[in-house]
Amino acid sequence: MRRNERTTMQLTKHTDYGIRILTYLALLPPEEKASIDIISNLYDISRNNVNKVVHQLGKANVIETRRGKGGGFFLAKAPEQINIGEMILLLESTLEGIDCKTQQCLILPTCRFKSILNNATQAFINSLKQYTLADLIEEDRTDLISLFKL
Amino acid sequence: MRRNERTTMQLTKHTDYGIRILTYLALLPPEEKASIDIISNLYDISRNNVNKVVHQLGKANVIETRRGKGGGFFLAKAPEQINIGEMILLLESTLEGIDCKTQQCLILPTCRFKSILNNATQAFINSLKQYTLADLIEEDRTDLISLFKL
DNA sequence: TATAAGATACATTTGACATGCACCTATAAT
DNA sequence: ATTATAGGTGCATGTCAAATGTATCTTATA
Repeated sequence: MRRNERTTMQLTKHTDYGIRILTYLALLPPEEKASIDIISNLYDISRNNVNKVVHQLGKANVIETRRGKGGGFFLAKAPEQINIGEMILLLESTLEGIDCKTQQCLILPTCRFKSILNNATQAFINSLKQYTLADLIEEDRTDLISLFKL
Repeated sequence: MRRNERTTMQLTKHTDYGIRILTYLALLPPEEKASIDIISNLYDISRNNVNKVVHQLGKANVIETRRGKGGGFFLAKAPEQINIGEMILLLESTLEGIDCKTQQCLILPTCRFKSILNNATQAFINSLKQYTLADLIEEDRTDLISLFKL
């Protein structure tokens, strides 16, 4: 087991997993379904973590999930309709660059840093909003299909 | 003692402290010096944490530090010359939005997400680079001076 | 030479994220 | 109907970088 090197200003693994799962689903042949176990093995992510992501994407209607035997899940819309910036907003629990509430700060009433930071975060999101899931797969379609053994 | 609510995609407290310390120094009358103890009390930050930030800013020649009795520190250049984006780059240990090395990822060779994310991080930094330390203080100069009891 | 200020080193605590484990519920195939 | 299989749900535990604590060293000046 490798070390966990999570740091601040980094997306959570949950978000990372989400993008990877969507990438797989974007290449899945039409009418086919993926399952939590398949993806868990494919990417070597614990079943539980895949479960959480799939559940969240399902509730947000990004994917369609089916319970029971023969069930599974698949994209609920075309890759071109799935925006990366919006997926990050969905999957990431917080994008607030600084927490001014927990420990009260002396200069809070006159602080301009917070708004400057919010501008920067918005620029971050706007940059991601330029891309859709289709952009993640279009150039290496065949390579990816082969990696996924599809 | 309050809870620590650090999350991902959030600047470290170290960086937060750095910006706050610079804000104070920007309002300090010319020829005067600040000390670690004064700032530690003012913002209610442990002496050790202030120490770390001051040391780092000193090594980077953003502030000038003086040891010994009657010592202290002060800005090494005008607030207009101190860029916020550069300070974030200096203080924040990493701005890498995702770690693709620790746990090797199946689709790494053909992954476009990393570069899309790097673009977004660059947009974040570019946004911050529009501002200098002077922008943080200019509008509320008198209020801040009064809060700092200068 | 005593005092005050930053520099340096290392130990300990904390808490969000990450992961593990068990069981529940729904659905299709038999 | 029954069984197998798929996702849904809840809670317990582990992990590790950040945050904080404690102590001592070094430098400079009054």
